[in-house]
Amino acid sequence: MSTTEQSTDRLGDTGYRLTAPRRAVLEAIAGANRPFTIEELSDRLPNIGRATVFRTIKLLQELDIVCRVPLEDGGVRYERSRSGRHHHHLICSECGSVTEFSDPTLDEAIERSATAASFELDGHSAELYGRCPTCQRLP
Amino acid sequence: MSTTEQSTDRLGDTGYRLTAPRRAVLEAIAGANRPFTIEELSDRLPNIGRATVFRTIKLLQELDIVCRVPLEDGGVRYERSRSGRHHHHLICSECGSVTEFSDPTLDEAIERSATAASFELDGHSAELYGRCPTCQRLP
DNA sequence: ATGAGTGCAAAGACTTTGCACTATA
DNA sequence: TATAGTGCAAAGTCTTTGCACTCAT
Repeated sequence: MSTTEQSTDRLGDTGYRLTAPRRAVLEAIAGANRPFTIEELSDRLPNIGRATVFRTIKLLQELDIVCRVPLEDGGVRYERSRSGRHHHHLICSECGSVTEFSDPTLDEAIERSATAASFELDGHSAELYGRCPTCQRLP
Repeated sequence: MSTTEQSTDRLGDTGYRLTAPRRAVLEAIAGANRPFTIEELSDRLPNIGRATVFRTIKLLQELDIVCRVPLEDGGVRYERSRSGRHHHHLICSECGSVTEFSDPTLDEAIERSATAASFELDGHSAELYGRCPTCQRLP
């Protein structure tokens, strides 16, 4: 089953309607080879109202189909989240590429920090900024 | 030496001018007992133009006198950074309090993750969301 | 058929910019 | 006194909302 099919199923299962605009957004997201901005997504879908793109991305975030990628400069991008699995991001400040990674050790360290502060942890985010392997090879 | 004095020195040392508005912003920041929004800061400084508040906060971020605190919902707050030392945040989703903490173990885990991905690390951010000890005691 | 979802345009929230004026160094 | 910094208002961005219409269920 394709990721788009999984996502349409998820929409249906949760009681949301499977509309043409939502399908189009899901397909565009599945076809994106890197995290995107709302503007980029909207430009790729000229027949769909921008408000609908905003509304759909908001919905997909709630369903964990899409996740926010906060950039170092305060900007935001979005990306399809891999089956809702928790992960972190490696963000290249040179080419803008964003790589997901999971690291149980890191998650454990975060949990230990919370416990040490008597903090009841609900969630967390961790973004690593720097240069990706490809950009390191360039001058 | 007070934190405000340290900051004014830092401004002067880097060639920026010590103006009355900048001093006022620094004092307001030093007096804040929790991370603030631009609006809150601006409201506390009615005689200072909002644009100047924005410009000053931007400058103070560059000088590591102030740092951004990204919220779970995408909002942003700012806080005086403790002598530029690297730290993370515990953000209470109930009362909005933000607590700084440092944890070398967490930093090490982050570095290991970067190394494992052949990523050249420049910086990182980690925010933990949940309930602070005080809010846990409430119903 | 019925109410969730849509598109459009308008409104909102937040941030930056242009420019003449002020005040620091 | 030379020029960084300021205040104001205007202009940008980006995002949400109101409302009548459409279409999935």
